[in-house]
Amino acid sequence: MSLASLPDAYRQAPFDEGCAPRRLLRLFSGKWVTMILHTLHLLGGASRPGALLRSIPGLSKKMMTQTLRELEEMGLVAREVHQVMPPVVEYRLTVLGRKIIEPVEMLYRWGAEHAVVLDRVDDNVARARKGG
Amino acid sequence: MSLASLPDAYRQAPFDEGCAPRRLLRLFSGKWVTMILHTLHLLGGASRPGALLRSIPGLSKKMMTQTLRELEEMGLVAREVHQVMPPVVEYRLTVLGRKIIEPVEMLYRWGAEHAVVLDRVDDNVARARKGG
DNA sequence: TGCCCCGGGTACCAAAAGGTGCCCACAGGA
DNA sequence: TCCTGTGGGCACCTTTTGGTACCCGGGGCA
Repeated sequence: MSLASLPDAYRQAPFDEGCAPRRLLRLFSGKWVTMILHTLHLLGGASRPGALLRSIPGLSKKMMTQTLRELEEMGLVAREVHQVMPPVVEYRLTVLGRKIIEPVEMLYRWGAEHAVVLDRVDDNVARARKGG
Repeated sequence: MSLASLPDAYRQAPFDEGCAPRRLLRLFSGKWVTMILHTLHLLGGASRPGALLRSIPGLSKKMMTQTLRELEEMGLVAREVHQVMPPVVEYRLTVLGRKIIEPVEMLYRWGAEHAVVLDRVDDNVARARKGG
């Protein structure tokens, strides 16, 4: 089968750097990006850094802050500082962030529903490394 | 909102390393993994390395081979060597591979349909870096 | 006064990922 | 004979990524 016989959207779409799907993948490639977006979403769209940190085992303070800064720069997350004493900080998904949540949730849902598939993948790797 | 008020699948699902969604994400985190799976799928489920290489601009021979080896180890792709002269090699998606294609296609489709959203993200980043 | 919480920042380091360049054998065409 | 293309391997280097450890100021608490 050649590329020429495929529908238009397929023929052009994923075949250069800078196309939409590859940009989306790059966005999600950070180790904690989707975790944080997803958790923020689960927690109702907003939450305080402390709560976020405790919700994601393995996430370090540094990586959380760093990832949140990047998400802020992309306009996916907004940082609100409530001027009380002591200062309360809250991160919430922006409108754009709530859009990006869609593919994140798709992925998480698929993953949760097809854990068996992933188990099989891991089994294959384990057997390949042992057996040869 | 607290975690306790959420449905079960959500409360436990993505909150530890090794849960299904995070494993799926790790699988997709390689720069060329989804590109190769997707292209293999578009090309009809199988193709020769040369064709694959030419279909994905920016992909180097080394990275292609390396990624294909990993996919083979995971049992997502099968390598067939036709014993003719010169040897013809073909990679095709396995049954497991055709399962994993599902979330890949979801992502690619969403990306293609929501390019505007990704444009906005890039704009935000550009403006953030300029303005300050 | 010491201690822990909060939210955050920074310096430094280790590991992983990715990319380039060069190598192999074999075959066909000029 | 040289150059092309096929399918692949390996050495090396750079960049990116992620993680640890330590720092700040402020407040509550014993």
